[in-house]
Amino acid sequence: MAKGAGKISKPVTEEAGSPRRSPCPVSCALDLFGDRWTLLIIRDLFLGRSRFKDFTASPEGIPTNILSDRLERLLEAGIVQQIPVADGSKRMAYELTEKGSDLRRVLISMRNWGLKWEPGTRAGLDE
Amino acid sequence: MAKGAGKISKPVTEEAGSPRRSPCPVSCALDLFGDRWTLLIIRDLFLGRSRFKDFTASPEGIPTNILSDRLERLLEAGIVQQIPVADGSKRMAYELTEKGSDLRRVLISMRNWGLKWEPGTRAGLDE
DNA sequence: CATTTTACTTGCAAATCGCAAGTTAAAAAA
DNA sequence: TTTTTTAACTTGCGATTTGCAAGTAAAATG
Repeated sequence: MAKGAGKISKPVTEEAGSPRRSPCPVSCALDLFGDRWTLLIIRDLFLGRSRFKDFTASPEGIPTNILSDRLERLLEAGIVQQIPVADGSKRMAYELTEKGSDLRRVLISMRNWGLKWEPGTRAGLDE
Repeated sequence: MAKGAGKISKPVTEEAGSPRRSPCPVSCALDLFGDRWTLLIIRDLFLGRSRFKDFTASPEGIPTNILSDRLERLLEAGIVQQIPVADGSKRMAYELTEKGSDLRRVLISMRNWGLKWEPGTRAGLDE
């Protein structure tokens, strides 16, 4: 794992099965993507970006160690998966799993809220 | 401001008007509540909790210094406001503004996602 | 007035962040 | 095939943030 990148935070228990703060689906979701960067990676995936470099090119400028850590975490959570960029290539592209694609509603509601309440914001993601 | 609690993170510029990483409504929203605790406070507000002590009583166990910091930040963002708990009382209750109430869709989509994909989670928030 | 409750603040060690630089393997070019 | 470039990370490290525990002061209660 990427050193110096760190987890989002430490859940209460570390044993397999329940590293959760509570059984609340919201807190559980936040344990997975409750930080400033993870949903931006997922946004980028919805926008068609798929390579490590694509994510670093986004305007928010995610540091590469954070990106490494978050991608690893998303893979572990089954929200993204990897496939070869071309047939037989060793280079991998990231893409959303069904679990990840199901975050569309979350992204869209956040986008809509931001567009309504934060002046000067502009959308990139379509319905 | 609560010392030792800290901001969620430092945006690029600190001058009034644009402490944003990008004009993306999602990244802008994450600048306001992209952390592990803020949306849990908002969830609690939707659930009818309104006092400092109520928030600390939630099962996730938010530390009081973090709670202070997040409430201050939410007030500053116009997502929550304060009113006296009783007429003439000095004690204040927190409640969602219209801007805050508009986060209902975000909370609900996160809840639905969690319920669908994270086994063992249970809902508390109604539609 | 004494006690309890509420709403915080403070201190501090540990964890995380984010910048900059370094590394390595794969791909492309020559 | 050798060289060059690009992609995808990793590492180091200072600064910031987190979270636990303890302390405090004002308000409410008895």
